[in-house]
Amino acid sequence: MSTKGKVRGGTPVRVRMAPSPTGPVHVGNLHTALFNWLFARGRGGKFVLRFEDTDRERSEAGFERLIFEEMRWLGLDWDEGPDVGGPYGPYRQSERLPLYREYAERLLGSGHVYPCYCTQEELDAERREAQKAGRAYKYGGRCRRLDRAGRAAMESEGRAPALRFAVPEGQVIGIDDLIRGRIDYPTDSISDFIIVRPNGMPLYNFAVVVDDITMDITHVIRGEGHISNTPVQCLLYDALDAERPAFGHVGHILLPSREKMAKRAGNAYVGMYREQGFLPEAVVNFMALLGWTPPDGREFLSLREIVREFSIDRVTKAPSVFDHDKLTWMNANYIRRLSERELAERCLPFLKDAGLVSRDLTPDGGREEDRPPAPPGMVRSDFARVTWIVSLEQERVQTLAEIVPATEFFFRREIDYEKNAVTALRAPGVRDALAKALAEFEACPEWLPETLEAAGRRVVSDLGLSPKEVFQPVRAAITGRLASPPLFDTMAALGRELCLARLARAVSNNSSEVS
RNA sequence: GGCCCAAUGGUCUAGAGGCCUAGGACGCCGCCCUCUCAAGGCGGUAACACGGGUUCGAAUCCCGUUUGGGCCA
Repeated sequence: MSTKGKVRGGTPVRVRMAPSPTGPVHVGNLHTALFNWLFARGRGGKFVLRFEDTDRERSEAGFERLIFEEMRWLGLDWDEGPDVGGPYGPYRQSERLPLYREYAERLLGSGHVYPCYCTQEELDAERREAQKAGRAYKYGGRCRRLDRAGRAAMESEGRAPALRFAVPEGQVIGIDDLIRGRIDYPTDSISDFIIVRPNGMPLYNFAVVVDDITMDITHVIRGEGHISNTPVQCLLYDALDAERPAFGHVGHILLPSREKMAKRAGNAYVGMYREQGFLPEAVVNFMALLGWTPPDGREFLSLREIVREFSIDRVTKAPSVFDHDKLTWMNANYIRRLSERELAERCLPFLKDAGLVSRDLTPDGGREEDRPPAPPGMVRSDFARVTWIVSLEQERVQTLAEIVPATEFFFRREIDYEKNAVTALRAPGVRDALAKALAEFEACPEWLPETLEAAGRRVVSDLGLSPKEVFQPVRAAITGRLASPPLFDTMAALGRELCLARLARAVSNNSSEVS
């Protein structure tokens, strides 16, 4: 015999994300949050944010704020939640305790639940015995068989009861999973489970069900780890005579080691990606592609497009590994698509944090005299200069954070020389090339990429060297390294004064070391 | 231990019985472009976990095994 329970009909879609604010937000959580959000947005439904904060010791308001922040950063908004309120509040479990009590009493009244007076010790003994006998542990049901008198006796001993659910025997709970299809669970494999502890605290499976019922949640999309909670929850829905929501279980997100991204695992916090200079649109795009593909197989999609294309039946069942390299590649692509201005705006916080530009620098430069002074040791820059510099690195950086080491030499008055750059500057014949280049550049009427290149080419032909033999030492002298954006663009952006000074210094250093 | 879920290259995946000598993407390798580094272009490497069925035909359906994973304790 199979029970289907009541299944939700065509009511408006309501989905939720229900994290515990006990730590930074995890990529796995955000991934399922994203799928819920997409599902809601694609079907004109509501997306609810609610906190499972009954673990008072570990829950912190700071983590709640962090969750808000990360969600907003990714561009995922919510229609109801602890901060914005809504008709189904409160949105924190800690504020919903009376509700759980009310529902527990209802179950007690209907006989679906019975008080269990067994102590921890008694239960442990029972468990050990089952283990010894090689049986699966299931609660023996001693208290289930207790009559009125028996209960009274227990009470008079001063024992506080837990509330235990009387699981029916010989039935099969059938779940039509949105992603996995049919899943059958024999109730005989389910032990009578506790819904409320002796101290009155509701247990997870009970609290979620009460929350989901009272918040009218229609679709529960969550990690596959919850599959085995589902039959237990179905039992509760049925006992409470409530319609079951539709369930959809998404595969877990794994670390490259194939371990589940557990809380506090390295490399798994979303905030980390923001700090490392990943763009939210890249992160969200990448996450959407973990376990889902659009019908046409496109890889670059905006949130808007993903909403349009998303459907739950294209979600894969298997768990997927979070491939940091592919995210990085995708991020680099998104960086390249930015306009120069956008790029500069997004790089600004990183440049400020590194002390390369003034904290007061804003995209609206204003008048010359309004521009903030340079931080100590730096060249004074306005937004236009930042834009110019940063655009030179646009196709060379993979994350925004990389912009700092990549452009440092544009901002610092004094630069460090990389080892291989020093070697290049000391090579034989380099001094002459540099001196000649210095003279040619100095004579340039205009400090533009084209005129500078013409000057550079003149050095090449006059000295009978290859372009590389001239340009690399010049690059080393001016940037302190052997890799940079195209030399003459770099020189133009860096400015006449700094270029000539660095060249002159390279010439004199070289001669003093040679002699 | 019991129950449940999953299984296409190193990774993300396409594939819903013949279109598959298995397609795309990341990574990796090579070539081209080139003042360096990138970007870009071109090419290459590499997979249906295994064993049985079902079928004229199976990556696709069924069963088992194996391997991962989850929940219950």
